[in-house]
Amino acid sequence: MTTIRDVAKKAGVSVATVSRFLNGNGYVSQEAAIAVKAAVEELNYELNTVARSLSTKKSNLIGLILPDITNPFFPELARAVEDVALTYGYTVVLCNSDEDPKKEKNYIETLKKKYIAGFIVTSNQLDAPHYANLKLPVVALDRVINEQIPTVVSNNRQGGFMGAQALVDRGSKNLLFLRGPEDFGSANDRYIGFKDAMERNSVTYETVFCPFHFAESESIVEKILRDNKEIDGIFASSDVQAAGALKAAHNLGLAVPKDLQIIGFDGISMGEMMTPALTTIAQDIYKMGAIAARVLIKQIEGQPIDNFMNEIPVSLVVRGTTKGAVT
Amino acid sequence: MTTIRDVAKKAGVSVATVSRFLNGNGYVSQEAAIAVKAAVEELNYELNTVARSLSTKKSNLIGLILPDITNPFFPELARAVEDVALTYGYTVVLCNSDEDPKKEKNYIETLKKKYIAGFIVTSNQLDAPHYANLKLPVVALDRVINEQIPTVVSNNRQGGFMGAQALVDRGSKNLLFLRGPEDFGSANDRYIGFKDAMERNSVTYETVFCPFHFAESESIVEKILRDNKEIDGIFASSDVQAAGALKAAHNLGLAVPKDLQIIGFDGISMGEMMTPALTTIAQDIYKMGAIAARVLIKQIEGQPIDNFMNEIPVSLVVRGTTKGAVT
DNA sequence: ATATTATGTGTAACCGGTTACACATTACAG
DNA sequence: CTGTAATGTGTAACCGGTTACACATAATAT
Repeated sequence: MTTIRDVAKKAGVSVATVSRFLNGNGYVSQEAAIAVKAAVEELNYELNTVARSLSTKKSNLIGLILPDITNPFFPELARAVEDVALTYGYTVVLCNSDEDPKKEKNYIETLKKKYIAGFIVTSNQLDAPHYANLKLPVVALDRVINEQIPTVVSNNRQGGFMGAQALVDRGSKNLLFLRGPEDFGSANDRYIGFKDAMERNSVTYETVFCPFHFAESESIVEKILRDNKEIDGIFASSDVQAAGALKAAHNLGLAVPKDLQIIGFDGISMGEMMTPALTTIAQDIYKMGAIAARVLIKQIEGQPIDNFMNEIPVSLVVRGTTKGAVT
Repeated sequence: MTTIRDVAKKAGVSVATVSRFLNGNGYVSQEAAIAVKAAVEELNYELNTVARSLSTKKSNLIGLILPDITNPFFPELARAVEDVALTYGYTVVLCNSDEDPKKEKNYIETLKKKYIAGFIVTSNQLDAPHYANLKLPVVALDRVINEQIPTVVSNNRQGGFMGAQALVDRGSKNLLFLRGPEDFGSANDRYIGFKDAMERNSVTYETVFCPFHFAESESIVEKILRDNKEIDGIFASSDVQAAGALKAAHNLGLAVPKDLQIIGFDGISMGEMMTPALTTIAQDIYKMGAIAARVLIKQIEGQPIDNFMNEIPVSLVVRGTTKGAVT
C-alpha cells in the first residue's frame, strides 16, 4: 500500500504539502501541486480513510437507525438515504432497532467509537436528552424527536384530512378510522387531520386503535364490520392496515369499493398489487429519505440548515378500492 | 477520551500488558489482569476501534451487497444478516448495487480502504476473477459465483419440482411457467426442477421469460391467458410475478383457484396479503441470511468452513390460489 | 526603507491502538 | 548445578494520515 510518505518522496515535497494538496486546504504552490498530482497518479495512491479518521476523529459513515427494514415502509427510505449518501461519498450503516432503546443506545455507542459522522433516526423511543448529549449531527425521519433536531416528515395532518375527505366525496357515510400506535406522532397527526375533516362533514364515524400489522388489522376490522353493517368507508393509517381491512372485507363477502371503500396511507408498492388495487394517501417516501440524507450531510459539513422542519406533501392516489368521485 | 495509556498508567503496567489483557493474547499475570481490569472499570475505558483498525488492518465491518433493498425479497435477508452480525459484534454496511458492476466495484474499493472484514454478495454480475483477487472473505447469497466462494442458496431445483408437482396434484392440466431472468442461476434451477416434474407427468405446458416485475408480469400473463384459454395453472419463479399473474387473472375475470391455480416462489410476506392469499414455494429467507452471515464470520475469524455449498430447503405453503390436493 | 501580510514548505508530534523484540524471572529436566 | 522452556513485562516502532508551529520568501503598505 502506498502511503502519503511515498507520494511525498516521489514528488520531492513533504507529507504536509501532500496532505494539504489532497485536502485542498492551506497553501500549495502550483509547482508542488503538479508534482504531487503526478506522483499520486504514478503511484496509484489512494488515501487511507481509517488513518484519516483516527487523526481527524471524523468518518464518512452515517448510521441509519430504523425499527425494522422488514417493514415495507423502510426499504424505500433506506434506498433513498443510501443513494444520496453515495453521491456525497458517505457510507450507510444499517441498524434495526426494533424500537428498543437498549439496542439503539448500543448502536450509537458502537458507532461513536467509529467516529460516525451522524445519524438518521426513525425512532421516537429514545428520549431527547440522549440525543442532545450526542453532540453529533442527527436528523429525525418520519417522526419528530424535538425542535432542535432537523426533522423530515410527511404532511400527515393534511393526509389525514385528504383521505377522509376523499371517502366522503365518494359517498361514504359511515366511516371507520384505523388509528396507528398511540405513541407514534405521525399516526396521531393523521388522526387529527381525519377529525378535522369529520368536523366539516356530516357523516358518522368510529375509530379504533390498530397496530401496523396485517393479520391483526384483518381480525380487528373483520370483527368491527361484523358488528356494524353500516360502515361503508375505511380509512387506515397505513397501507398494511388497509390490506388487512381489504382482506377482512373479502372474508365477509363485501364488495369493494361498491359496498365498502378503503383508503390506506403510505403508498408502498404492495398497494398496487392488491385486488382491487389500494387507493391510498401516498407519502413521497424516497423524497423523505433523500432530503433527510441531504440535511444530515449539510449538518455534517457545517453548512447552515435553512429549515428544521421539512414537511413533505402527500398525495391521493386513486386506485381500485374507491369509487369515482361523486361530486 | 481515555486511552490505553491512561489505563496503563493507572494500573501501573505498560500499554503492551493492557493490550494483551484486552485482547486475551500473550502472557498476562493474574496480578496484572486484576489491576488492568480495575483501571478499565474505574476510567470507563472503551477501546477505539478506528485506532485498532489502523494498526491491525482489520475492522468489524461487513458489506452487504444486494441489487436493491426495495425488492421485497431482500429486506428479510438484510435483517437476518444484520441480526447475526450484531450478535458477533459486526456492523453491516448496506450497498445497493443495481446489479451494476461499476457500482459494485466502487463499493468494494471504498470499503477495502476501510479494512472491511468481508462481503456478503447477492449479485452474479461481477466476474469471479475480481472476487478471487479480492483476498477478502466473501459469501455468495442467493446466487452462485464460483466454487471457491462459500455459497448459500435455496434448493431451487427441488422448489421448481415441488411447485410444478403441486399444481399437477391439484388437477392442473395445462401449465404456464414464468421463467425468471435468463442470467440468474437460481431462476434457471427453478426451471430445471419444473421441467423435471413435467417429464414425470403427462400435462402440457408452456414457458415464458418474465422479469421479476409486477406490472410487466401482469401484462405478459394477461396476453398469454387471452390467447390460450386452456391454461389452468401458473407457476411463477417469484412471488412478484405470481402477484402480476393473479392480477391478470382478475382482470380477465378468471376464478382463482377454480379456473386457474397460481403458485409463486419466494414466500415474501406480501403473498399472504393478497386475495386470495398466494400459494407459494417459500424460501427460508431469514435462514439464508443468517447462515450467510455466520459462514462469513467464520471465514473472517479463520475458522474452518465445513461446507462451501449450503442449500436451504424450501417448502410448499398452501394458501388460497390453489385448490385442495386432488390425490 | 521598513513593517506587515500573504504565500509556501517542512519537521515532528499526535490520533490510539498493536506487537516485535529484548529482557527478566521462574520451573523443571537431566 | 546448568540448560532450556514457560511465563511475564516494557520499550519503542509502527499503522497512515493531519496539523500546529517554526521558518522562509515574496508582495504590499506605510
